[in-house]
Amino acid sequence: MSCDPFHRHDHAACHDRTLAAVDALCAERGLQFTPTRREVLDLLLRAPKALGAYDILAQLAGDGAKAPPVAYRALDFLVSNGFAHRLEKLNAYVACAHPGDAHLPAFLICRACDRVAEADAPRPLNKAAREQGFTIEGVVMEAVGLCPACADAAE
Amino acid sequence: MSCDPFHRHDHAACHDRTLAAVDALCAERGLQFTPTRREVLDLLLRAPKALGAYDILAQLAGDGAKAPPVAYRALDFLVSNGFAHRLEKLNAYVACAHPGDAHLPAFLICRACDRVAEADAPRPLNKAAREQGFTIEGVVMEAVGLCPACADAAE
DNA sequence: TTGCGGTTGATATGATATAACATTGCGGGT
DNA sequence: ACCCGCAATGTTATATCATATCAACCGCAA
Ligand SMILES: [Zn+2]
Ligand SMILES: [Zn+2]
Ligand SMILES: [Zn+2]
Ligand SMILES: [Zn+2]
Repeated sequence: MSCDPFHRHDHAACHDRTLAAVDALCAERGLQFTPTRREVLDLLLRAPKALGAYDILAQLAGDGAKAPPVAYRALDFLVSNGFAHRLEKLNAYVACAHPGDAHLPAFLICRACDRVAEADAPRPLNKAAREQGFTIEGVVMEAVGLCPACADAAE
Repeated sequence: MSCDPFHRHDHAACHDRTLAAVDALCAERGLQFTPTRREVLDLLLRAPKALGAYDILAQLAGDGAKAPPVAYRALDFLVSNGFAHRLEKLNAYVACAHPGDAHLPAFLICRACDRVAEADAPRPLNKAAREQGFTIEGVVMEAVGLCPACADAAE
């Protein structure tokens, strides 16, 4: 069902399904899913790996070169509405695999092929936070390692 | 015992103890704890919050302005030997609270006062990784929120 | 029409990080 | 003493990531 970048699958279906879901969510919520925003999400969905803001900018350049804020603004829209996620470790962005579902995302990042899988994060810091009286508002959880294919290739 | 930045404590003792521990570890392991490296760790230990590379650079400038690689090289030394940690969310660095102990660090970052506490991370993503056949080599785990003092002040 | 809010376009700048190469200082072998 | 190799440092330039600012545009409603 959900997209697993580490294994062969019909990714065109993931692409179409996600874009349709975001279309619907924006309509529901009264958000403007403008052409630029849609194109950026489309690029993220087509890319085999996380894209930096300037990667996106370059690929938008079909329409003539754009300035950095164009990419950052579209990404801000997508991230703040839960349609994409930022990877702090990579300074890069991926499309969300479950837009609309409330979820705390975690990421598995292959250091060899750069593919990224979105996983569901457990709540592991709650205990430490409670002990210190800390109120958690958001969590970054990103694992770096090797995907199955790259681990096989490396052995 | 270990340093808790969210509560008042005799931090000078933390500072001295950590610096001494790192001195000893470097001697044991045949690492060169040079003046620059020591000064950078000292700055990290004294700072109430995580420091960016350029913050450090500026504070080293007592000796005359240095170029960025000076800071980055010292930080690389400290991070790769486990004497400091990099916070991906902040592009900044903190001294390790338990140098020498093997540990998987997690961080609690107060968005109001910018103080950072190091916690012990559980092994969180192992289940998700196993399901996908992913081999984890390193994990970034950083929670953003409010420390007790700032939460009280905000209510 | 006029004003307003949200989006986009464009220029400039700020902040973070690394490449590349020269230089220094120190120990080991000759 | 000399040379060598190696690790650390110094220095310049550049790459990469991100934001401030202001102008222009567009759909909508008072
Ligand atoms: Zn998601
Ligand atoms: Zn891979
Ligand atoms: Zn630590
Ligand atoms: Zn605080």
